[in-house]
Amino acid sequence: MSDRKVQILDSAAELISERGYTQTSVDDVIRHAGLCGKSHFYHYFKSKEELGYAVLNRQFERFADRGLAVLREPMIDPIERLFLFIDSVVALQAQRGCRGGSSFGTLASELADAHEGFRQRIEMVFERWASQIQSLLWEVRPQLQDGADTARLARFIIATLEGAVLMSRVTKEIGVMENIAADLKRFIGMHLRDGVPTS
Amino acid sequence: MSDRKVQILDSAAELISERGYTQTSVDDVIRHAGLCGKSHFYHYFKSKEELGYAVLNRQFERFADRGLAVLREPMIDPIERLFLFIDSVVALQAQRGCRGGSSFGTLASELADAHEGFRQRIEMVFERWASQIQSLLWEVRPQLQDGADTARLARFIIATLEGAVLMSRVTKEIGVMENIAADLKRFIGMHLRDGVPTS
DNA sequence: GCCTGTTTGGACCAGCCAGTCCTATTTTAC
DNA sequence: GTAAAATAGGACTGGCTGGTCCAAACAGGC
Repeated sequence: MSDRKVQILDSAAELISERGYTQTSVDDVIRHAGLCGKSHFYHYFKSKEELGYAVLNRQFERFADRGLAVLREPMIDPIERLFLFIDSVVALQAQRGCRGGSSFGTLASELADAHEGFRQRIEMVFERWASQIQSLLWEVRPQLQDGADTARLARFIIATLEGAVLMSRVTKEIGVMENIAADLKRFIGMHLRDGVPTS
Repeated sequence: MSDRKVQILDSAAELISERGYTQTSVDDVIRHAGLCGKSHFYHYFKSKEELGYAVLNRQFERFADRGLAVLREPMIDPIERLFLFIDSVVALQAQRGCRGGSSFGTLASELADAHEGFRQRIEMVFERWASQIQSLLWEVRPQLQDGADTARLARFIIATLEGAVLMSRVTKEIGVMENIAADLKRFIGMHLRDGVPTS
Protein backbone atom coordinates (compact mmCIF):
# COMPACT_ATOMS: atom_id res chain seq x y z
CA MET A 1 0.00 0.00 0.00
CA SER A 2 1.30 3.43 -1.00
CA ASP A 3 2.69 5.70 1.70
CA ARG A 4 0.21 8.41 0.82
CA LYS A 5 -2.70 6.09 1.15
CA VAL A 6 -1.50 5.07 4.59
CA GLN A 7 -1.09 8.72 5.48
CA ILE A 8 -4.64 9.50 4.40
CA LEU A 9 -5.89 6.49 6.31
CA ASP A 10 -4.10 7.56 9.48
CA SER A 11 -5.33 11.12 9.22
CA ALA A 12 -8.86 9.98 8.60
CA ALA A 13 -8.69 7.52 11.48
CA GLU A 14 -7.56 10.25 13.84
CA LEU A 15 -10.25 12.68 12.77
CA ILE A 16 -13.01 10.11 12.70
CA SER A 17 -12.19 8.74 16.13
CA GLU A 18 -12.33 12.29 17.48
CA ARG A 19 -15.27 13.79 15.65
CA GLY A 20 -17.13 10.86 14.16
CA TYR A 21 -17.64 9.84 10.56
CA THR A 22 -20.28 12.29 9.38
CA GLN A 23 -18.62 15.18 11.18
CA THR A 24 -15.38 14.53 9.34
CA SER A 25 -15.42 15.99 5.84
CA VAL A 26 -13.26 14.83 2.98
CA ASP A 27 -11.77 18.32 2.91
CA ASP A 28 -10.78 17.95 6.57
CA VAL A 29 -9.00 14.69 5.79
CA ILE A 30 -7.21 16.23 2.81
CA ARG A 31 -6.09 19.21 4.87
CA HIS A 32 -4.97 17.06 7.78
CA ALA A 33 -3.09 14.65 5.53
CA GLY A 34 -1.32 17.61 3.97
CA LEU A 35 -2.25 16.92 0.39
CA CYS A 36 -3.73 19.42 -1.95
CA GLY A 37 -6.64 19.11 -4.28
CA LYS A 38 -9.49 16.69 -4.06
CA SER A 39 -8.44 14.77 -7.13
CA HIS A 40 -5.48 13.44 -5.20
CA PHE A 41 -7.75 12.02 -2.56
CA TYR A 42 -10.17 10.58 -5.08
CA HIS A 43 -7.22 9.02 -6.80
CA TYR A 44 -6.93 6.66 -3.84
CA PHE A 45 -10.52 6.30 -2.69
CA LYS A 46 -13.50 6.31 -4.91
CA SER A 47 -15.77 7.73 -2.21
CA LYS A 48 -15.93 8.80 1.41
CA GLU A 49 -17.74 5.58 2.16
CA GLU A 50 -14.86 3.53 0.82
CA LEU A 51 -12.50 5.58 2.98
CA GLY A 52 -14.68 4.80 5.98
CA TYR A 53 -14.55 1.08 5.29
CA ALA A 54 -10.78 1.21 4.79
CA VAL A 55 -10.31 3.10 8.05
CA LEU A 56 -12.47 0.62 9.92
CA ASN A 57 -10.54 -2.34 8.50
CA ARG A 58 -7.21 -0.76 9.27
CA GLN A 59 -8.22 0.20 12.79
CA PHE A 60 -9.30 -3.33 13.52
CA GLU A 61 -6.14 -4.82 12.05
CA ARG A 62 -4.03 -2.56 14.21
CA PHE A 63 -6.18 -3.36 17.20
CA ALA A 64 -5.86 -7.08 16.52
CA ASP A 65 -2.10 -6.80 16.06
CA ARG A 66 -1.32 -4.51 18.93
CA GLY A 67 -4.24 -4.23 21.35
CA LEU A 68 -5.36 -7.82 21.22
CA ALA A 69 -1.83 -9.24 21.05
CA VAL A 70 -1.52 -9.53 24.81
CA LEU A 71 -4.44 -11.96 24.81
CA ARG A 72 -2.33 -14.43 22.83
CA GLU A 73 0.86 -14.06 24.87
CA PRO A 74 1.78 -17.68 25.61
CA MET A 75 4.06 -17.11 28.60
CA ILE A 76 1.47 -15.45 30.82
CA ASP A 77 -1.41 -17.05 32.67
CA PRO A 78 -4.56 -16.60 30.56
CA ILE A 79 -6.61 -14.81 33.17
CA GLU A 80 -3.67 -12.57 33.93
CA ARG A 81 -3.50 -11.81 30.21
CA LEU A 82 -7.15 -10.91 30.12
CA PHE A 83 -6.66 -8.58 33.07
CA LEU A 84 -3.65 -6.98 31.40
CA PHE A 85 -5.75 -6.43 28.32
CA ILE A 86 -8.46 -4.70 30.34
CA ASP A 87 -5.77 -2.54 31.95
CA SER A 88 -4.44 -1.64 28.54
CA VAL A 89 -7.83 -0.43 27.37
CA VAL A 90 -8.05 1.78 30.44
CA ALA A 91 -4.49 3.00 29.95
CA LEU A 92 -5.18 3.90 26.33
CA GLN A 93 -8.22 5.93 27.28
CA ALA A 94 -6.25 7.68 30.02
CA GLN A 95 -3.52 8.45 27.54
CA ARG A 96 -6.05 9.98 25.18
CA GLY A 97 -7.29 12.22 27.97
CA CYS A 98 -10.68 10.47 27.85
CA ARG A 99 -11.24 11.88 24.39
CA GLY A 100 -12.21 9.84 21.39
CA GLY A 101 -13.93 6.53 21.64
CA SER A 102 -12.84 2.99 21.09
CA SER A 103 -12.97 3.66 17.35
CA PHE A 104 -15.51 0.91 17.06
CA GLY A 105 -17.90 2.08 19.73
CA THR A 106 -18.07 5.58 18.29
CA LEU A 107 -18.68 4.35 14.78
CA ALA A 108 -21.13 1.78 16.04
CA SER A 109 -23.23 4.31 17.86
CA GLU A 110 -23.17 6.70 14.95
CA LEU A 111 -23.82 4.37 12.06
CA ALA A 112 -25.33 1.11 13.31
CA ASP A 113 -28.85 2.24 12.57
CA ALA A 114 -28.14 4.57 9.69
CA HIS A 115 -25.86 2.54 7.46
CA GLU A 116 -26.26 -1.19 7.05
CA GLY A 117 -22.85 -1.66 5.41
CA PHE A 118 -21.04 -0.17 8.37
CA ARG A 119 -23.27 -2.01 10.82
CA GLN A 120 -22.29 -5.36 9.34
CA ARG A 121 -18.60 -4.52 9.35
CA ILE A 122 -18.74 -3.31 12.94
CA GLU A 123 -20.62 -6.40 13.97
CA MET A 124 -17.83 -8.48 12.44
CA VAL A 125 -15.24 -6.47 14.35
CA PHE A 126 -16.98 -7.15 17.65
CA GLU A 127 -17.41 -10.78 16.72
CA ARG A 128 -13.72 -11.27 16.05
CA TRP A 129 -12.83 -9.41 19.20
CA ALA A 130 -15.19 -11.60 21.18
CA SER A 131 -13.78 -14.76 19.63
CA GLN A 132 -10.27 -13.75 20.74
CA ILE A 133 -11.45 -13.42 24.31
CA GLN A 134 -13.47 -16.56 23.97
CA SER A 135 -10.55 -18.68 22.87
CA LEU A 136 -8.56 -17.34 25.80
CA LEU A 137 -11.35 -18.37 28.12
CA TRP A 138 -11.52 -21.75 26.45
CA GLU A 139 -7.84 -22.21 27.19
CA VAL A 140 -8.56 -21.75 30.87
CA ARG A 141 -11.68 -23.88 30.82
CA PRO A 142 -10.62 -26.31 33.57
CA GLN A 143 -10.45 -23.39 35.97
CA LEU A 144 -13.90 -22.15 35.00
CA GLN A 145 -16.95 -23.12 36.95
CA ASP A 146 -19.30 -25.62 35.36
CA GLY A 147 -21.77 -24.10 32.99
CA ALA A 148 -19.72 -20.96 32.44
CA ASP A 149 -20.65 -19.66 29.01
CA THR A 150 -17.46 -18.35 27.41
CA ALA A 151 -19.15 -16.67 24.44
CA ARG A 152 -21.51 -14.88 26.74
CA LEU A 153 -18.81 -13.78 29.12
CA ALA A 154 -16.73 -12.47 26.21
CA ARG A 155 -19.63 -10.31 25.05
CA PHE A 156 -20.25 -9.05 28.54
CA ILE A 157 -16.63 -7.97 28.81
CA ILE A 158 -16.79 -6.08 25.52
CA ALA A 159 -20.08 -4.39 26.34
CA THR A 160 -18.85 -3.28 29.74
CA LEU A 161 -15.59 -1.98 28.31
CA GLU A 162 -17.46 -0.02 25.67
CA GLY A 163 -19.80 1.36 28.30
CA ALA A 164 -16.81 2.28 30.44
CA VAL A 165 -15.16 4.16 27.57
CA LEU A 166 -18.40 6.06 27.03
CA MET A 167 -18.60 6.99 30.69
CA SER A 168 -15.03 8.24 30.68
CA ARG A 169 -15.75 10.39 27.65
CA VAL A 170 -18.75 11.93 29.36
CA THR A 171 -17.23 12.47 32.79
CA LYS A 172 -13.72 13.25 31.53
CA GLU A 173 -12.45 11.34 34.54
CA ILE A 174 -10.50 8.17 34.11
CA GLY A 175 -11.29 7.15 37.68
CA VAL A 176 -14.80 6.08 36.75
CA MET A 177 -13.44 3.82 34.07
CA GLU A 178 -10.78 2.40 36.36
CA ASN A 179 -13.44 1.42 38.87
CA ILE A 180 -15.58 -0.20 36.21
CA ALA A 181 -12.56 -2.13 34.92
CA ALA A 182 -11.71 -3.31 38.42
CA ASP A 183 -15.29 -4.45 38.99
CA LEU A 184 -15.25 -6.20 35.64
CA LYS A 185 -12.21 -8.15 36.76
CA ARG A 186 -14.01 -9.16 39.92
CA PHE A 187 -16.92 -10.34 37.82
CA ILE A 188 -14.59 -12.44 35.70
CA GLY A 189 -13.04 -13.82 38.88
CA MET A 190 -16.52 -14.89 39.91
CA HIS A 191 -16.43 -17.49 37.16
CA LEU A 192 -13.26 -19.14 38.45
CA ARG A 193 -13.32 -22.11 40.78
CA ASP A 194 -10.62 -20.73 43.00
CA GLY A 195 -11.74 -17.12 42.98
CA VAL A 196 -9.80 -14.09 41.81
CA PRO A 197 -6.09 -14.67 41.17
CA THR A 198 -3.48 -12.35 42.63
CA SER A 199 -3.53 -9.05 40.80
CA MET B 1 -45.82 25.00 27.27
CA SER B 2 -47.56 25.43 23.94
CA ASP B 3 -48.88 22.36 22.15
CA ARG B 4 -46.85 23.16 19.10
CA LYS B 5 -43.67 23.38 21.06
CA VAL B 6 -44.33 19.99 22.60
CA GLN B 7 -45.05 18.61 19.17
CA ILE B 8 -41.75 19.92 17.82
CA LEU B 9 -39.94 18.54 20.84
CA ASP B 10 -41.44 15.09 20.38
CA SER B 11 -40.66 15.02 16.68
CA ALA B 12 -37.12 16.15 17.29
CA ALA B 13 -36.64 13.61 20.07
CA GLU B 14 -37.77 10.80 17.80
CA LEU B 15 -35.54 11.83 14.93
CA ILE B 16 -32.52 12.52 17.10
CA SER B 17 -32.74 9.23 18.94
CA GLU B 18 -32.85 7.46 15.58
CA ARG B 19 -30.35 9.39 13.52
CA GLY B 20 -28.35 11.44 15.99
CA TYR B 21 -28.18 15.16 16.52
CA THR B 22 -26.03 16.32 13.60
CA GLN B 23 -27.76 14.00 11.20
CA THR B 24 -31.12 15.52 12.05
CA SER B 25 -31.67 18.79 10.21
CA VAL B 26 -34.01 21.53 11.27
CA ASP B 27 -35.89 20.96 8.03
CA ASP B 28 -36.37 17.30 8.96
CA VAL B 29 -37.85 18.32 12.30
CA ILE B 30 -40.16 20.85 10.66
CA ARG B 31 -41.35 18.32 8.12
CA HIS B 32 -41.85 15.60 10.74
CA ALA B 33 -43.69 17.93 13.08
CA GLY B 34 -46.00 18.88 10.23
CA LEU B 35 -45.44 22.60 10.38
CA CYS B 36 -44.58 24.74 7.45
CA GLY B 37 -41.98 27.42 7.10
CA LYS B 38 -38.87 27.82 9.13
CA SER B 39 -40.04 31.00 10.78
CA HIS B 40 -42.56 28.98 12.73
CA PHE B 41 -39.83 26.79 14.14
CA TYR B 42 -37.57 29.72 14.94
CA HIS B 43 -40.50 31.33 16.68
CA TYR B 44 -40.16 28.66 19.38
CA PHE B 45 -36.44 27.93 19.38
CA LYS B 46 -33.77 30.44 18.73
CA SER B 47 -31.36 27.84 17.35
CA LYS B 48 -30.89 24.15 16.70
CA GLU B 49 -28.64 24.00 19.73
CA GLU B 50 -31.44 25.29 21.97
CA LEU B 51 -33.71 22.64 20.50
CA GLY B 52 -31.10 20.02 21.33
CA TYR B 53 -30.89 21.14 24.94
CA ALA B 54 -34.66 21.20 25.25
CA VAL B 55 -34.95 17.71 23.82
CA LEU B 56 -32.29 16.39 26.18
CA ASN B 57 -34.02 17.96 29.18
CA ARG B 58 -37.39 16.62 28.16
CA GLN B 59 -36.04 13.14 27.47
CA PHE B 60 -34.47 12.98 30.89
CA GLU B 61 -37.59 14.24 32.61
CA ARG B 62 -39.66 11.58 30.91
CA PHE B 63 -37.06 8.96 31.73
CA ALA B 64 -37.00 10.05 35.37
CA ASP B 65 -40.81 10.05 35.54
CA ARG B 66 -41.48 6.83 33.71
CA GLY B 67 -38.30 4.75 33.30
CA LEU B 68 -36.78 5.44 36.68
CA ALA B 69 -40.12 5.36 38.54
CA VAL B 70 -39.89 1.65 39.27
CA LEU B 71 -36.73 2.29 41.27
CA ARG B 72 -38.77 4.29 43.77
CA GLU B 73 -41.68 1.86 44.06
CA PRO B 74 -42.07 1.47 47.83
CA MET B 75 -43.98 -1.82 47.90
CA ILE B 76 -41.34 -3.90 46.17
CA ASP B 77 -38.06 -5.19 47.55
CA PRO B 78 -35.29 -2.80 46.46
CA ILE B 79 -33.15 -5.37 44.69
CA GLU B 80 -36.20 -6.73 42.98
CA ARG B 81 -36.96 -3.18 41.84
CA LEU B 82 -33.47 -2.79 40.46
CA PHE B 83 -33.85 -6.04 38.54
CA LEU B 84 -37.22 -4.93 37.20
CA PHE B 85 -35.62 -1.72 36.04
CA ILE B 86 -32.90 -3.61 34.19
CA ASP B 87 -35.57 -5.77 32.60
CA SER B 88 -37.46 -2.67 31.52
CA VAL B 89 -34.41 -1.28 29.75
CA VAL B 90 -34.05 -4.55 27.87
CA ALA B 91 -37.76 -4.64 27.09
CA LEU B 92 -37.66 -1.10 25.73
CA GLN B 93 -34.77 -1.95 23.44
CA ALA B 94 -36.56 -5.10 22.26
CA GLN B 95 -39.67 -3.04 21.59
CA ARG B 96 -37.67 -0.61 19.50
CA GLY B 97 -36.34 -3.52 17.45
CA CYS B 98 -32.81 -2.77 18.68
CA ARG B 99 -32.88 0.53 16.86
CA GLY B 100 -32.10 3.86 18.41
CA GLY B 101 -29.97 4.24 21.46
CA SER B 102 -30.72 5.07 25.03
CA SER B 103 -31.16 8.70 23.94
CA PHE B 104 -28.37 9.63 26.30
CA GLY B 105 -25.82 7.11 25.14
CA THR B 106 -26.24 8.12 21.51
CA LEU B 107 -25.95 11.81 22.26
CA ALA B 108 -23.07 11.16 24.61
CA SER B 109 -21.07 9.29 22.04
CA GLU B 110 -21.79 11.86 19.38
CA LEU B 111 -21.25 15.08 21.28
CA ALA B 112 -19.22 14.42 24.42
CA ASP B 113 -15.97 15.43 22.76
CA ALA B 114 -17.34 17.89 20.24
CA HIS B 115 -19.64 20.08 22.29
CA GLU B 116 -18.86 20.99 25.88
CA GLY B 117 -22.38 22.27 26.62
CA PHE B 118 -23.94 18.96 25.69
CA ARG B 119 -21.22 17.03 27.49
CA GLN B 120 -21.99 18.78 30.76
CA ARG B 121 -25.71 18.24 30.41
CA ILE B 122 -25.25 14.58 29.58
CA GLU B 123 -22.91 14.15 32.51
CA MET B 124 -25.60 15.60 34.75
CA VAL B 125 -28.15 13.17 33.32
CA PHE B 126 -25.90 10.20 34.11
CA GLU B 127 -25.18 11.61 37.54
CA ARG B 128 -28.84 11.90 38.44
CA TRP B 129 -29.52 8.46 37.06
CA ALA B 130 -26.66 7.06 39.13
CA SER B 131 -27.88 8.80 42.24
CA GLN B 132 -31.31 7.19 41.85
CA ILE B 133 -29.71 3.75 41.74
CA GLN B 134 -27.40 4.70 44.54
CA SER B 135 -30.16 5.71 46.90
CA LEU B 136 -31.90 2.43 46.16
CA LEU B 137 -28.71 0.59 47.06
CA TRP B 138 -28.34 2.69 50.18
CA GLU B 139 -31.82 1.58 51.20
CA VAL B 140 -30.67 -2.03 51.03
CA ARG B 141 -27.34 -1.36 52.69
CA PRO B 142 -27.74 -3.86 55.55
CA GLN B 143 -27.96 -6.63 52.95
CA LEU B 144 -24.83 -5.44 51.18
CA GLN B 145 -21.44 -6.87 51.94
CA ASP B 146 -19.05 -4.72 53.92
CA GLY B 147 -17.13 -2.29 51.83
CA ALA B 148 -19.61 -2.37 48.96
CA ASP B 149 -19.30 0.97 47.18
CA THR B 150 -22.80 1.99 46.14
CA ALA B 151 -21.73 4.93 43.96
CA ARG B 152 -19.31 2.71 42.13
CA LEU B 153 -21.78 -0.09 41.64
CA ALA B 154 -24.38 2.37 40.32
CA ARG B 155 -21.93 3.60 37.69
CA PHE B 156 -21.02 0.07 36.75
CA ILE B 157 -24.66 -0.75 36.18
CA ILE B 158 -25.17 2.28 33.94
CA ALA B 159 -22.02 1.65 31.93
CA THR B 160 -22.92 -1.98 31.36
CA LEU B 161 -26.47 -1.13 30.36
CA GLU B 162 -25.22 1.47 27.90
CA GLY B 163 -22.72 -1.03 26.51
CA ALA B 164 -25.48 -3.60 26.24
CA VAL B 165 -27.70 -1.19 24.29
CA LEU B 166 -24.82 -0.52 21.93
CA MET B 167 -24.23 -4.23 21.40
CA SER B 168 -27.90 -4.78 20.64
CA ARG B 169 -27.84 -1.98 18.09
CA VAL B 170 -24.85 -3.50 16.37
CA THR B 171 -25.95 -7.13 16.39
CA LYS B 172 -29.66 -6.39 15.95
CA GLU B 173 -30.29 -9.26 18.31
CA ILE B 174 -31.91 -8.68 21.65
CA GLY B 175 -30.54 -11.98 22.95
CA VAL B 176 -27.07 -10.53 23.44
CA MET B 177 -28.50 -7.76 25.55
CA GLU B 178 -30.66 -10.16 27.54
CA ASN B 179 -27.59 -12.18 28.44
CA ILE B 180 -25.64 -9.12 29.47
CA ALA B 181 -28.56 -7.96 31.62
CA ALA B 182 -28.79 -11.38 33.28
CA ASP B 183 -25.06 -11.36 33.99
CA LEU B 184 -25.34 -7.86 35.35
CA LYS B 185 -27.96 -9.07 37.80
CA ARG B 186 -25.64 -11.85 38.88
CA PHE B 187 -22.92 -9.29 39.44
CA ILE B 188 -25.24 -7.24 41.60
CA GLY B 189 -26.18 -10.37 43.50
CA MET B 190 -22.48 -10.85 44.21
CA HIS B 191 -22.63 -7.82 46.47
CA LEU B 192 -25.37 -9.25 48.66
CA ARG B 193 -24.62 -11.16 51.85
CA ASP B 194 -27.16 -13.85 51.09
CA GLY B 195 -26.51 -14.14 47.39
CA VAL B 196 -28.92 -13.61 44.54
CA PRO B 197 -32.57 -13.33 45.55
CA THR B 198 -35.24 -15.33 43.78
CA SER B 199 -35.77 -13.94 40.31
C1' DG C 1 -64.69 46.69 13.87
C1' DC C 2 -60.02 46.76 15.35
C1' DC C 3 -55.81 45.52 17.31
C1' DT C 4 -52.31 42.08 18.82
C1' DG C 5 -50.05 37.89 18.78
C1' DT C 6 -49.98 33.27 16.61
C1' DT C 7 -49.65 30.68 12.52
C1' DT C 8 -48.61 29.91 7.70
C1' DG C 9 -45.95 30.29 3.48
C1' DG C 10 -41.98 30.81 1.12
C1' DA C 11 -38.02 33.42 -0.81
C1' DC C 12 -33.47 34.01 0.23
C1' DC C 13 -28.41 33.89 2.03
C1' DA C 14 -23.74 32.33 2.79
C1' DG C 15 -21.31 28.36 3.79
C1' DC C 16 -20.27 23.58 3.63
C1' DC C 17 -20.82 18.99 1.59
C1' DA C 18 -19.35 15.00 -1.63
C1' DG C 19 -17.96 14.42 -5.89
C1' DT C 20 -16.28 15.64 -10.99
C1' DC C 21 -13.26 17.39 -14.29
C1' DC C 22 -9.25 19.33 -16.37
C1' DT C 23 -4.47 20.41 -16.63
C1' DA C 24 0.11 20.38 -15.45
C1' DT C 25 4.42 18.76 -13.17
C1' DT C 26 7.19 15.37 -10.84
C1' DT C 27 8.66 10.83 -9.65
C1' DT C 28 9.33 6.02 -10.44
C1' DA C 29 9.81 1.57 -13.17
C1' DC C 30 11.47 -0.76 -16.90
C1' DG D 1 14.38 7.44 -22.72
C1' DT D 2 9.84 6.74 -22.19
C1' DA D 3 5.62 5.30 -20.29
C1' DA D 4 2.99 5.08 -16.29
C1' DA D 5 2.18 6.34 -12.12
C1' DA D 6 1.88 9.80 -8.36
C1' DT D 7 1.44 14.65 -7.02
C1' DA D 8 -0.19 19.20 -7.37
C1' DG D 9 -3.66 23.00 -8.00
C1' DG D 10 -7.97 24.59 -8.66
C1' DA D 11 -12.57 25.54 -10.87
C1' DC D 12 -17.00 23.82 -10.70
C1' DT D 13 -21.79 21.52 -9.70
C1' DG D 14 -25.92 20.51 -7.25
C1' DG D 15 -27.68 19.72 -2.99
C1' DC D 16 -28.14 20.42 1.82
C1' DT D 17 -27.21 23.24 6.08
C1' DG D 18 -28.59 26.68 9.83
C1' DG D 19 -30.53 30.89 9.90
C1' DT D 20 -32.93 35.54 8.37
C1' DC D 21 -36.51 38.23 6.53
C1' DC D 22 -40.86 39.64 4.76
C1' DA D 23 -45.77 39.40 4.08
C1' DA D 24 -50.23 37.50 4.44
C1' DA D 25 -53.96 34.85 6.92
C1' DC D 26 -55.98 34.01 11.21
C1' DA D 27 -57.38 34.07 16.01
C1' DG D 28 -59.43 36.07 20.23
C1' DG D 29 -60.11 40.20 23.41
C1' DC D 30 -61.74 44.83 23.76
